[in-house]
Amino acid sequence: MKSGLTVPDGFPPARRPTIREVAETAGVSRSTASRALTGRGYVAPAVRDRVREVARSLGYVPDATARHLRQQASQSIGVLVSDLNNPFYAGLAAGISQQARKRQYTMMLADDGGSPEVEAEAAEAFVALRVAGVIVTPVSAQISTYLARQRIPVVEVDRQFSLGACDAVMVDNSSAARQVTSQLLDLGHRRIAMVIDEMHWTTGRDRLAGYRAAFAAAGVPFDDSLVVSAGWDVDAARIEAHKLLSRPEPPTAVFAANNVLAEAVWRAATELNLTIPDQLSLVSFDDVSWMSLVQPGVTAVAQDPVALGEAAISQLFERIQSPLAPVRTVLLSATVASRGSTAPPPAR
Amino acid sequence: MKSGLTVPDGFPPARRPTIREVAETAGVSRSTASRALTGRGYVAPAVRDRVREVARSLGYVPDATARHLRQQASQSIGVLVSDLNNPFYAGLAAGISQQARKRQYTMMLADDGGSPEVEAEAAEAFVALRVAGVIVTPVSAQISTYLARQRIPVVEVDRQFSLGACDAVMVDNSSAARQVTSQLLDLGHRRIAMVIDEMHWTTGRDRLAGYRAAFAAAGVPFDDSLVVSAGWDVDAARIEAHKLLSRPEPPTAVFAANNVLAEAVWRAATELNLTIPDQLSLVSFDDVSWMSLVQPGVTAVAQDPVALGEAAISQLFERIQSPLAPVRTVLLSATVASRGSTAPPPAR
DNA sequence: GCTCTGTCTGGGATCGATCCCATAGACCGC
DNA sequence: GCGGTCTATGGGATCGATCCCAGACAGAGC
Repeated sequence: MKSGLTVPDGFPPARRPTIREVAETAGVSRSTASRALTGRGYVAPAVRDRVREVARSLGYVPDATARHLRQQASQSIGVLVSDLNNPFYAGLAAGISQQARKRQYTMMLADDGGSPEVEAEAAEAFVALRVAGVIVTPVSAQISTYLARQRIPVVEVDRQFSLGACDAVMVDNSSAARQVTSQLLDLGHRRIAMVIDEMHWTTGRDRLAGYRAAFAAAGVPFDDSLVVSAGWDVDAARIEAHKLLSRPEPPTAVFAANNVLAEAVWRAATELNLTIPDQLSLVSFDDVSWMSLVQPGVTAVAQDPVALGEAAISQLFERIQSPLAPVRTVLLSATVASRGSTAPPPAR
Repeated sequence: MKSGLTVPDGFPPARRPTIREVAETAGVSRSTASRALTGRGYVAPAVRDRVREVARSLGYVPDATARHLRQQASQSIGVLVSDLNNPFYAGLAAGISQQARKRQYTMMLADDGGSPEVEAEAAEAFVALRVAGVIVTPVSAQISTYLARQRIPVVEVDRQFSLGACDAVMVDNSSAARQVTSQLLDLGHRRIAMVIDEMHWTTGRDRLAGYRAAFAAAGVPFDDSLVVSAGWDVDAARIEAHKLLSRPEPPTAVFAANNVLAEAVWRAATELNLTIPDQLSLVSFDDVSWMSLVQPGVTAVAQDPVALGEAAISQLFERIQSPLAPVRTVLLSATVASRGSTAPPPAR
């Protein structure tokens, strides 16, 4: 059980050792000590080893703050997501964290809870900390503009506010949505509702567009009253879904635009004793773990949040390397995980 | 739609403005500019307003790096969890993030994936960044010792490695485990298995102890072969659970020591077509959202990870304020969310 | 008029690490 | 013997913000 932690010999010092103390103890100048520790510039091998040994024995850890101030370049990135309690954002953060670690970067994480004000605060904190770059699931157009003006590289993930102004990484929302909707149409459904949170961001807009495109391609007339805005949290959405499913002429299938909405629809269906898939078919965007736990499993568009996070961070590092390269939007494809939640519509 | 982001007038400057530029533009010295912006020390009101206006118009954001170097105190805390993809840890991070934001602190987040080596790396990064304090779900005893020796306040959450050496915040694992186990015993179960990941950390040890205590209190003999070590990931655990449930004399109830293991048991039961609760009763530690989505819902010990995170951070700030106060272990109580996954054992 | 107090401002040192530059010695070739 | 190259080291400036301290000035009190 070897740990990489260098524990200083003896009792802890009252003050943390600085490079000056390392240098004095080793009998060299600060410059030489710095060269010995960073490995940049000439140092006699014997001196290098002696300095490193002294540093180890003192438990010296260089002050990243001071280093960054001098070098005008930090080794941390800022990450801003909307809700860590949502497995999608948590997975995103997990993927980013993994890759950042591999590149010896640390991650500042903030959760804006969907609020533009909090997002703005976090952005300013990132600027103050002079992070090397920021990855954000934006809730306003301002943030990317602001960070860009501060000359901080930004990558928008999951949704895109600054089209063409900064890099972005997303899944192909439109074609994935079209694909699952087509499956429902092929099964014979005609009254397919879409439960959605918002329609102005790229996520909502494109998923809605894909859904409509499927209707158009199938030559099926489209009923606007079946597109339901259901808000942000599970409870509010559950109530909306409940209303939807209790209509005199209810939908025979529901496409939920994300995992929170899918949960809401699922709960509403349970409340109403609707059996899935016999009385109601359900498909969802976002494949999260409960969808394969329930009976029947929920057919879902599986976008891999970890992969999305990884793609975002590699895009960010490319941007840091070449700030002037043309702006890029990366579209990952999403697969459909087919499970048991769909069936032909009930005969009337 | 007002955003708090101060966007500099005109085109972005080639270099980020410093306090020196703010001072020169406002026609004052750096000292005065600093006083005007921080609000510490004498400044004529007219001057203060002029300086602030100039700072705003230049889009000046003070360099936290430089400030912290000078003040020898940072406004960030380090948070180290085991797996962001696990809703428990994600919730913990969410709670901490919320509270940190309220106190104007930023959060450095790292995910060690359960590895002591990665944990050690992250600890060193936190020291290098001179964070004000660290909250950790530890995977080794070294980390708290190391950070303490570096004079960085630490709070251990969820489990405790450095008993009495540093603050800790946990739920009362033992009595919660005892409580759910007693419920199963009261229903008439005798062959109650416990599926667990490890038994050396406080979490595993105490939950196991609670389980045993319930047997002792009920005067029911205890069968060691029903305590199953099932490893860390869902798949490995599912296989172990499958074996357990396929034994010639299978348990009539299972107590899963955490949400991952509960998921594994649930999946194994599904594979074996065991109906819950008629053929098998299931209870779990950790109440995560899928447990109320499946049919029947899973009875679970509900520890609120967000509350746990909040308690940890307030403990951390108290520690930062009074470094010499006696070490404290905070025990939060956990409630049992009773759902439909338990019933009397099947008649033989 | 002189001191004293309170208001207000600027100069310079400081935090810790890095890095440019000067310098010194060794060694080589001509 | 001398210039040139290479190795190795230390001095001092630097990054950006803060803060101690000295000092200027105004107004009050004697």
